[in-house]
Amino acid sequence: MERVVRVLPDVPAIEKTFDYLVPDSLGDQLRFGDIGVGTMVRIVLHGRRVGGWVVADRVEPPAGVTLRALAKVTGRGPSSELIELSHWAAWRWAGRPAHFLRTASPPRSVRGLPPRPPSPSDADWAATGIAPDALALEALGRDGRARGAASSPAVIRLPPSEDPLGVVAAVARLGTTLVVTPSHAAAAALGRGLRHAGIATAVMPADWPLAAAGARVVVGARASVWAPAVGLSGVVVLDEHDEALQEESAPTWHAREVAVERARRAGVPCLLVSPCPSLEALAAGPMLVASRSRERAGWPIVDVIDRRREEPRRVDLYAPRLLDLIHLTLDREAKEGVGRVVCVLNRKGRARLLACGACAELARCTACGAAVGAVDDDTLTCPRCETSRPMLCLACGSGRLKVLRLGVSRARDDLERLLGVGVGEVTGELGEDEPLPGTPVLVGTEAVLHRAGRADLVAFLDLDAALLAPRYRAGEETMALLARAARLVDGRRRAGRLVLQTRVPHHEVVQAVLHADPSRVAVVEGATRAALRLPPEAAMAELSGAGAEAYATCLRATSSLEVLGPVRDRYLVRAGDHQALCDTLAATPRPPGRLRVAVDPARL
DNA sequence: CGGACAAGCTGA
DNA sequence: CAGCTTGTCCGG
Repeated sequence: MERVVRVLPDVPAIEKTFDYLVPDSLGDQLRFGDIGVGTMVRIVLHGRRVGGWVVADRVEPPAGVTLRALAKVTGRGPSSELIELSHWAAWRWAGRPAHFLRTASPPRSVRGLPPRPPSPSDADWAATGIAPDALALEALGRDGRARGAASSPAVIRLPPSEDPLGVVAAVARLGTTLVVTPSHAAAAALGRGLRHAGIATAVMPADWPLAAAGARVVVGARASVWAPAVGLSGVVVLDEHDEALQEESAPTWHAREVAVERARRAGVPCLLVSPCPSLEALAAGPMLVASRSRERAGWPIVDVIDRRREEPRRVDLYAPRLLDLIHLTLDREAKEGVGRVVCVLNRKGRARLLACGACAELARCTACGAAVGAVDDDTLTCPRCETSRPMLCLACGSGRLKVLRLGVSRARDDLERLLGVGVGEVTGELGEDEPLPGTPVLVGTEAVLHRAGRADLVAFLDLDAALLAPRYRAGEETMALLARAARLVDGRRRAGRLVLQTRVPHHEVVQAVLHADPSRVAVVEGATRAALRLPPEAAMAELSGAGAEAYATCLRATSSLEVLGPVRDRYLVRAGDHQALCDTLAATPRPPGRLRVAVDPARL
């Protein structure tokens, strides 16, 4: 009886599996004993050589088909648990299993594994000097199970300036731990810390073989939630609120949700850690919070500059009190030798909104009608369609345009003039490997919060642009931004400051940061979402692309789901929960033509 | 996905 | 009716 394996091709559009013979000889490639569920192979399908994953071993092929032999055995791939998880994720985000299996596969073919590293003993843990975090220990309970319902995650609200190493250590003492962070940089930093302490740590994706061999901790960015883990005994998601944990292109999967499901299937605890837990996390499991004093210590001193009294039409971005605070900080820096001031303004270019000085007409794009901005002193460019034109008023021809809302470049020029010290500009256009300006003061878009390692003062010049952005998650997104800034200034101990210039000083996000109490955002946001039936109160999907109309029509005709739209050629599908939403999406055949289905769209 | 093949359209 | 386009099906 010849051995037959079932293979899922690595072709996004094919969900079907095909059976292949394991040939008598594959040269000096993997031994036959190494072939099994998860092995990556190459197959000839319809005359084409494509990759694939063995999804079942020693199968009975259907009668009446002539089998071909495997063309090649490539190496190790995702385990059977991850193959099953990929099917769940395909259902959950209306995608294909092959998409997730690619993410779960090693970046290069893996023929052999390094030796399994030894497990750390109690003495080894003592020698690391890492104190396991008390909140995490409480969440894990005495038996190492997450608190609350056996299969639900625990949420840990960890103040922004605190190192998550203690939380990771608390879980990793119990066994193999998978840690997911929003960025590679955060994962690399954590990996360094653990390795320095002598804990065998695989930093993904490069250390895929080490993770497969049995590293004690496997850490990486979002994709590492699909990493191999031998004898998994706990999963930790750090900064679970961070939107970088969600894939932007369809399928729009979220590492937090995959982590929760992976832990549930494995029957192991899952900790969702964040200074400002998302409503999704709060809905998923019980939350543990630090003492009031510990949480207050972890957030910086906050100065709220109420700009309501000032002339609303003033273009001036810098309140006198902000300039005073910057001067104070720079003076202290001069004494202590180190330090930095960071100003955040989420508008690129010189000016993002201009009006004619003669007739007051707003400067808009000739092609799409959007408000156009100034990149330099004589060109207007549309941020939506990138059409450019000279800086002239379309209504009266005047060349005298005045700035209603200025951007980072002008903000930098102005601040340098006002302070009389060097001010550098940092936007997303500054390359990853380009150095930061060496000036004591930086002005930048949100990118400056990612790039500046630390600061003594972070000022949000126009917090209202973020707070009042027309997006349903604007409040949570702004809270996340402030938590990031809080990390830069490193809590109350170093007397770091956060300065918020706003015309809505009583906004729950401002109050939450001011009082180091993120619950204030969750309470208000939760009520709003419930009232408007927005996630996590409901499960939603966004349909776009040429096939969206046909698909929406079909959903309206054949399902009981609520289908809203179209608004700008996009439809929204809403259901009471993901079970109903995803079951219906899976059961509804897709029309021909391009169709993007974004389950849990990040922005509405 | 991409090749195979069938059904439909056009021009002589 | 050849020659081409467009659409649907299927792969082991």
